[in-house]
Amino acid sequence: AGAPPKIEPESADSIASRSVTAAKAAQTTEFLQQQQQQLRELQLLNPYVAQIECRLENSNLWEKFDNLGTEMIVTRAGRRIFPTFQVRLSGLDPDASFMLMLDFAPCDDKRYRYSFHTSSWIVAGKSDPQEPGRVHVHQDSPARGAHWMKQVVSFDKLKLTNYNMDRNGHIILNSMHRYQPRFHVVHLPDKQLPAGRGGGGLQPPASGDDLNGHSDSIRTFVFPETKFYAVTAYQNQRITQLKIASNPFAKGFRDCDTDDCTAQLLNQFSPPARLNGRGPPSTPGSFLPAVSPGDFTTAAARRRGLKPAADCLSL
Amino acid sequence: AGAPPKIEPESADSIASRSVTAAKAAQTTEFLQQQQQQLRELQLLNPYVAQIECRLENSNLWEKFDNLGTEMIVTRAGRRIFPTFQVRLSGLDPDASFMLMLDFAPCDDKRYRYSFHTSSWIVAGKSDPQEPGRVHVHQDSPARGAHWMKQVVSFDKLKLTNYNMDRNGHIILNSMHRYQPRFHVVHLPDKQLPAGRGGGGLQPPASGDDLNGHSDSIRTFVFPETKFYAVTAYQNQRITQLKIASNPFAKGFRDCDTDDCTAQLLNQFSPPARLNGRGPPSTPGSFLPAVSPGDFTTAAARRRGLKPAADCLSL
DNA sequence: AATTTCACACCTAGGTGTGAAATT
DNA sequence: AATTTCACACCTAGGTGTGAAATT
Repeated sequence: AGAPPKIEPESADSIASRSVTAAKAAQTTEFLQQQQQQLRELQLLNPYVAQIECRLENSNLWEKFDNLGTEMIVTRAGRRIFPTFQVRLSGLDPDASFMLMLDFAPCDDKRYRYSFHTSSWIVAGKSDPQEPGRVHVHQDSPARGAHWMKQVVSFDKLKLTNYNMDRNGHIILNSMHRYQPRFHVVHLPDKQLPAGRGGGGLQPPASGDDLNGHSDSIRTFVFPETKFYAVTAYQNQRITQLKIASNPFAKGFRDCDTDDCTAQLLNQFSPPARLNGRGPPSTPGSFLPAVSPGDFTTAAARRRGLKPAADCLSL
Repeated sequence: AGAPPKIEPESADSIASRSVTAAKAAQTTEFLQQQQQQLRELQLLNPYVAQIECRLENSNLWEKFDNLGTEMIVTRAGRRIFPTFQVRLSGLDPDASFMLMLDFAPCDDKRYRYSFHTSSWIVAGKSDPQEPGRVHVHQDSPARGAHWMKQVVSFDKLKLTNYNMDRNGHIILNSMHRYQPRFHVVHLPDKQLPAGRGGGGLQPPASGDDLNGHSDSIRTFVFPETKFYAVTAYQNQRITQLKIASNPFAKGFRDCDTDDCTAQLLNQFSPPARLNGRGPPSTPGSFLPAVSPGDFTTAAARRRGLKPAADCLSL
């Protein structure tokens, strides 16, 4: 099993800068085209995975972080990621069985450092040697399509570590390197269906086009807004602020403790108006029914009977 | 699916009284005979379940409670049981797949009340109408034998409720009735192996001899020391004391907070000497694989490096 | 000088029995 | 009079960033 192949080595300029409008739009368009191309290819393949649709939950919050350059803490003991990686699936055969996995591909072969002078990440040389990446198998795997579709699938058990000798099955990453989470849906043929956890939570990486010889039954989803820098301590103070404002477990570090104030804090991290805010959205009812846990700007606002449009008022 | 069949309708006298020596011994013998008979029958059946061995974890603590007449709280929202039902399995085919379940059979068709005058449970009439019992499927099901054997299987997600309309999948019991937990191991044939949670956690009761027509692949284990009275509030004050002394979540109600003191408290609930302490048992290896009640006093004594007779020091 | 480690205060999430009040 | 309900204080278990100290 080799290292996960690199994916879309994106020009480094667009990330750290604050005014990302043009680059972001181009990036988004490019991404959509890639997705459609991928879908066309999939039509020729296993129908069990060709029709799968996958939405990133909480993409609102992910984008707030991505605009600043997301950082994730890695510790020796293992640290969860925030926001949590959560997806909503549809188009699975309810009776077929699937494994769901998450792994982390290096975005490039570079090492980074944070320039406090320019408040941005800059290349600091070649990447450290990369071990083959581990894959995190969702704890419900294997399960039927019906199970995966009935509610949001949350990878909240996943932990990152920088400890190369880790024996807890955590994902091992290099600090000061950049990674792209990848979500894999693997269809299991009925005949040789493994009954579950006999092999433990760890699996060989589903890198490339082979998993027990069933290359046609793997579907991979990549959400560019989930890219992040692995760090042992936060570099960008704005990232720290946004983590504190949005992660319930960091509530103790908030300056204000009311929901009101928290929402205001979060609003400060909304993307520029011209990207997402073109006036207030129609009605509260027009929001997606299932509100993601972490996305509590709108949740908090709704609880207090405010219009969701509050998101757009921010700078 | 009918209600679970009654099991060993035991004479009511032996339970609440403090001096249970004779009755207990008879009960134990009878139980062993039943187990051996059951085992003989199983030799003729599916080899996948015939060789399974199952030990009740924490039987030491279960017996302390059983000696007093175990009570379990039922609430509308659902309450965990304590001690937790945990087993250690061996003899499973590592590569075959199994579902593990727990259900609760009424011990009899009686309603009970607690006589504070005599400090014992007494019959208070016929049982209330019993709905067909629900079955709790362990959250890891289905999984391979290797998974189930690699560590203790704990049913700590299971909750009891007295709310007949419960929609949370909790086990519904009648307060002031007595129940016997039953542990089921179901071998799943490879061919029609379901992939997991598509059907949800709830299943029709595995009562009697049918589960999708595979009556020969179910093995049931019953540990008499896990019988209990369902209650909405504890009746026997000694039960309350033992819960507080042994359940970590009730630590706030302990009079003393040192480990030392807690151990002392627990020792007060050890069974009388004449029941278990007849000198040291021959060898640890001489025990039956499926553990019968009464043999863990020695286990506890062994852990502390004492002779089994040491338990006799308590009142 | 940059990066990593670690004990810590402060949270979330949820499992205890309590004892007064409500219900049967 | 017996049984059930419920808000509550007090725990366990574990997820946060902090900031001083250690390491590279």
